[in-house]
This record gives sequence, structure tokens and C-alpha cells, in this order.
Amino acid sequence: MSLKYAVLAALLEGEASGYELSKVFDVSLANFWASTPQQLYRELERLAQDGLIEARVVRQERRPDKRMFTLTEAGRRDLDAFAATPPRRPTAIRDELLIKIQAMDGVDPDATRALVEERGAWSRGKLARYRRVRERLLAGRTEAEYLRETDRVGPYLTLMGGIGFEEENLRWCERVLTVLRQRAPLG
Amino acid sequence: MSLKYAVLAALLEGEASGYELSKVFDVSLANFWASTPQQLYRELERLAQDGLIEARVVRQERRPDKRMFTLTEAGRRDLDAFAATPPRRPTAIRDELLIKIQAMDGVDPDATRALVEERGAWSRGKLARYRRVRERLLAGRTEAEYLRETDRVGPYLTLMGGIGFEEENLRWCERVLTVLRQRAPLG
DNA sequence: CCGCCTTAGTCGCATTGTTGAGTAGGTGCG
DNA sequence: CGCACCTACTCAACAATGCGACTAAGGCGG
Repeated sequence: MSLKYAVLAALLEGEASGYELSKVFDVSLANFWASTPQQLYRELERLAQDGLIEARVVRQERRPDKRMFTLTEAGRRDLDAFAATPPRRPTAIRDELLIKIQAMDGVDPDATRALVEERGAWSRGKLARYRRVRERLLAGRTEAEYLRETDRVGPYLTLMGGIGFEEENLRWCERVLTVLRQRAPLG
Repeated sequence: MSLKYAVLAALLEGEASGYELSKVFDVSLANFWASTPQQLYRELERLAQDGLIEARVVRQERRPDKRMFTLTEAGRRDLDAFAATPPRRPTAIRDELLIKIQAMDGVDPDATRALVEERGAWSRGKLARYRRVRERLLAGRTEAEYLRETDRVGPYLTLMGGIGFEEENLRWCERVLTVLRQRAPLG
């Protein structure tokens, strides 16, 4: 149900093809609503049928044709209504690693250490990408200047959410690694 | 697929009924793997059929009978194997509020403010419960003492993950509220 | 010039997850 | 003494998600 609105929100940035959206979902939206390309294409189909987005086929010479999608007025109204009402359900996190940590005490500490280090590396990567996006948005301005001058603060605030989340992740990884080191000192 | 291991991990704490597990999932496991009672009962059924857990019917006089579940040796081995291998997919967050924030710029700021305040209140509640659980675990000891004396650090580390996550949530809420105040000053 | 990568998707089934209701006795509250 | 809530589940139906492969063309490196 919410994938629908995630897609509509992504189209606030302007016209995009399904393929482009699947890239956007990978890097920025994936932060708070992950999905596979297949899900996206399906959702776009539905949204177009419901008149919330409009499709326009772009013929290409040396590439497969693509369909570019834009928000319709109806879509924008639907999205605005969604954005103004309280979430039906709280945040859901699905984190396999945490299950593995919960059950770590029956397992070789070195194996666990490897998992946590992998997660840490991944978080550092995400963080670096988020920060580059932030630099691009700020374009040399301070945050205060940016916030005064831009007309859309939403994407900036969700980006900062992603940055905070990954920073917290890294702190947690460090903590876990410290505990692991104390448990099995100087393996 | 992972709900299975979340359940097995929960049973590391000892024998439990489906009903008890559904409570546990509400308060502690919900932190990183949410599920409804219905899902749990289905999963327990499957796990019992696969021989990973064992059921024992407890007749009760003034209550409906209940089935208590324990991990079998096979279940423990399966869980240990799971816990030692890298997660197939990265963390997935599903947060409707962030979609609403992403799309907030078409919406009355007071409506958005209300959503964020609600989230903040909810996070504070979760945090309070997490901290009570932590106090109970520590039982007056310092963290270092606790970690030296306990045989299972996994549950403590996931708990600290939950605490860090909610703290980060609160910081983010504050940040969003500050921006909202600056945008619509002294409404 | 062979094989792999990228663009731009599509198909279909299998697994998961969600919704809503039903059962059935016991407990506590005013 | 009536009503709501708690324990302890079960069932059916449906919606959402995931998995894996498939098409089809051009580009690029060795």
C-alpha cells in the first residue's frame, strides 16, 4: 500500500522512467522503503491505470523504448492527503543481522566478528554516498542558507534521517566489536 | 524465511507458548523483526513439523490449554548455522512517516508537525521500556560487570541496538521540528 | 568476434504478510 | 449482573513481496 506513495513521492522530483526509478530506489528511497524493480514496474502499471500518473512512450534509436512517467493532478492530491494523515502502523525494521546477533552466543566469535565488520563497511559506503548527495544539495551553502532558499525541505530531512541512521549503525557496530574483543581477547 | 530464525532465537530464552512469544515479539523482538500473532502460530506449526521445535500440551484448569515449545537439538544446530552465515539481504526499513516527510512540502506544516510529535512520543515510550529492560538485566551491576558475568551477550547487544535506534529517532524528530518552526515561525 | 555489462523492461509462481473474524472460558470493575 | 478485557489460540481469504529467469539491443575490453 505504501509503495504506491513512495513512487508518487519519487515522482515529485520530476518525470522519470521505471528504470530510473529503480535506480533512485536503490540509492535514496531505499533508505526507508526498499523495493525490487519488478515491484516498481507493477506499481507503475497500477498507478497509470488509476490515473495517478501519466505515461509517455519515448522512442529511442539505439536503446529500447522507454516510458516516462509524471504525476497527474489527481496523483498529487492523493499524495498530499496521504502525507497529512498519521501512519497506520509504526516503523518496521527487518534486520537479519540482529537475529544473528541475538543468537550469536552459540557461534564462533570470529564468524560473528566478520558479519559485523561487513555491516560496518556497508554502512560506511552508504554514509559516503549520502554525504555526497548532501554536498550536492547544499552546493557550498550552509544548511541554514540551503533551508531558507529551497522550496522542498522534505527530501533533505529524509536524507538527514538516512545519515543519522547509518551513523548510529556504525556506532553500534563499534560497540559490538569492542564486546567481542573483550570476550575473546587477542584471538 | 527469517521469521523462522527469529522464533528459534526467541526460544533460546527457554520454553514458551505461542501466546507468550507473541508478547515477546511485541516488546523486544519487534525491535528488529515485527510479526503478528497469526504469523507466529503458523511458523510454530511449521517448525514443529520440521522437528526444529517440540510442542508439549499443558492442560490448565481455569484457562484454555496451551502448547509450550522448546528448541530441539536440530533446531539449535539450524539456528547456529544461520547465525554464522552472512545475511542474504541488507537491512530493510519500512517507515511510512519518512514517505510522508519526503512529500511534506505540499502539506500544511501543522499537520506534519503533529505527525512528527506523535512519532517522538512513541519513541520516548519505547525507549523507556527498553531502558527498564536494561536495568533489569544489569541488576545494579555496571555494564562491564554484567558482560563479564553473563553467558549470553547477544540479547544485550540487540537491546542496545534498539536503544540507539530510538535515541537516533528522537534526535531526528527534534531536528525536523526545528526546521518546521523556522519555516513557519510563531504560527 | 566472444562474452559480459548496461539499458529497459516482462512473466509467473511461490512465499510472506495482513485483515478480520471466530471460539471459549475466566477475571475484574462498578 | 453485565460488559469489557485477558488468555490462548484457529481459520480463511487476500494483498504484497520476492525469486529467478527471459527478451532484446548496443557497448566495450581483450
